[in-house]
Amino acid sequence: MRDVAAASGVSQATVSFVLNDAPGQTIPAATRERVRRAADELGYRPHSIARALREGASRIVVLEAGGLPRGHHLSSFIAGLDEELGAAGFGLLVSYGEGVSARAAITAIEPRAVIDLPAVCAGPDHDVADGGWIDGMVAHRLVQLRHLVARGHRAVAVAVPAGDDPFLALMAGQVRDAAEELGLPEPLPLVVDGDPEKPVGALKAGVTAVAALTDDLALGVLAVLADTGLSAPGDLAVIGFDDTPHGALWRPALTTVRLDARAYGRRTARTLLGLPVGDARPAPARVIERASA
Amino acid sequence: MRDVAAASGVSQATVSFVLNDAPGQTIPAATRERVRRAADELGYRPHSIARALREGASRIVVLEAGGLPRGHHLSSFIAGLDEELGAAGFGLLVSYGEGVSARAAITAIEPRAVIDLPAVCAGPDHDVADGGWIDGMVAHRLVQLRHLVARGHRAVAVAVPAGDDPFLALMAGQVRDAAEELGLPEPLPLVVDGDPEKPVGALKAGVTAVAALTDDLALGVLAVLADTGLSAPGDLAVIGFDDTPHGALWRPALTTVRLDARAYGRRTARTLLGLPVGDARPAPARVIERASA
DNA sequence: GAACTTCGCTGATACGAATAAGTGACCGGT
DNA sequence: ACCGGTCACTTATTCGTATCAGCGAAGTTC
Repeated sequence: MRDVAAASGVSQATVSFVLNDAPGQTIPAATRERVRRAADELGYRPHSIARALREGASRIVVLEAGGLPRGHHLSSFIAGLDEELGAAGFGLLVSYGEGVSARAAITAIEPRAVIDLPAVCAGPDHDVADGGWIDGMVAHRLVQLRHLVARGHRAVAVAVPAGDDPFLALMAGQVRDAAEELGLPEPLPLVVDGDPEKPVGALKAGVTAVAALTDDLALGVLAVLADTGLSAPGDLAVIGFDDTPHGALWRPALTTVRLDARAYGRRTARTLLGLPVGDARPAPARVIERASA
Repeated sequence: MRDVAAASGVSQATVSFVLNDAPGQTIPAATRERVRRAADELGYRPHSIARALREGASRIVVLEAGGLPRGHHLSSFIAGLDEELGAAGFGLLVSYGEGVSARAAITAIEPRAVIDLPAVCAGPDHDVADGGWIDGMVAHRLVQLRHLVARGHRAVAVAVPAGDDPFLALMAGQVRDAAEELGLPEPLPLVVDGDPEKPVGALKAGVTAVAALTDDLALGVLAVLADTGLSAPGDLAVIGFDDTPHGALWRPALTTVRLDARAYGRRTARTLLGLPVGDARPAPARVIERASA
């Protein structure tokens, strides 16, 4: 920056004013031009560490995606964040909770903001904070269940994991809400833990279809079905949620729901940056129809 | 740091000397103790941005894992890096090439070092640089092929992807080397692109088993086999490589090879830090025997 | 024409740490 | 008694940027 100042015949302060479009500064177009050109020719890049020291935080936003299911949903949310943050000159770092040193790195970065996605989703204020996430999620679950209803199913189970993850518990609630809205009987939980008796029991209880909280759980159901000589969709229809790449590799290939979380990502980014939310309208979820339901 | 200095009655410089164990400084134990205690009581944490500005680079190492197959291999390599870097006070950031803003973030960090893993693996000097990676990889492929040989197979194909990724090409070469070492005929490539004719053709050519470059490719082979009414291991034995979680969910469950890349990760970290390599001995690869081979 | 404002800048300072250079007190040797 | 050296520190500077306070000249107002 000092070099740029020398090259354009002004002081370092002026260079800073010009390059940052500092408000409250009156600098004639001619000078601006000179400074910009000099910066360009010298290949000046702001030193982000120095800037972070001065500003008290780096221009980096961290997304904590800890134990979240990875699928199209998360990827497109990230893509949306990426888009808006990138445009605003911010960097995005995604942390999958990979160990001590990752944690050390994040504190070392002094990020401008940390988005704790599991907490946002599980917390009480998420729909306020990001403008309708919850309603969106229930709407997505409606798409999932409607596909089963359209095939004539009414006795539906929800595939849930063995543990009690708060995020997945929230998802289960959304499925229940969606079922109620469709006038279906309350869906039974089907715990996916490798035990082949579980789906057999569900069948005996009259269940004809399973909506899984995530694709991986759906694959777990398909696996235990195969272990008992049963198959989807003949014996039990199975629909996943969130289109992970592996769903397409299974046989029968997994029917699933694909979300467009990009708009939510953009919205989150814009709120974070203090910008008006603008036109970020999420595309509706749609069923990726393959073989399993 | 200024507060710590005031609290312990010394100058800021002395505090820095004590807390960093500066060489060439003679500071009596009593003073050191006072300073340490004051730092502790005040909850002093070094400001990593300021430190990075002073030192010219942050204490963060970035691992670029771009298009690498994700599996146990990559995870344990990361775990190894994590262990050593964390112990040395460094942070580790893993980049999966997620977009523009991720790239922006990485340059904004001014990392101490960037490990470009695909380049390291595909480059000519990788075995020198990390102490035997290549030999290790061929040894791992031997484990994979030996499992097939022990089941009576000799006509083996390699499942390869449709594109031409340099990293996967390298892997294919390692399989060939391993086959040669076992005295097997040169393995035919079996391109995995969803076309069911490919495995049928291989069968006609007398192939009885497939060693896949990665688990995902193995799953692709299982999928097209199922599409033609064939199955593993009866019609064609299939073994994967690198134990991705989804392999266990398939039916027949995927037999695969599990690598311990942790030692390589530790080794890489220590070399990077300029430390002696030490005792990082990689555990041998082992076959995770499930149903498909 | 004196006072005041606006324009177009510059100089200095701060952010928090690391470190080179210096400084007074004390000790040992001659 | 004087010199040199070590000990135990302190002072001052540096990293690159943002921003506050100020300053001379020109223009405006009364």
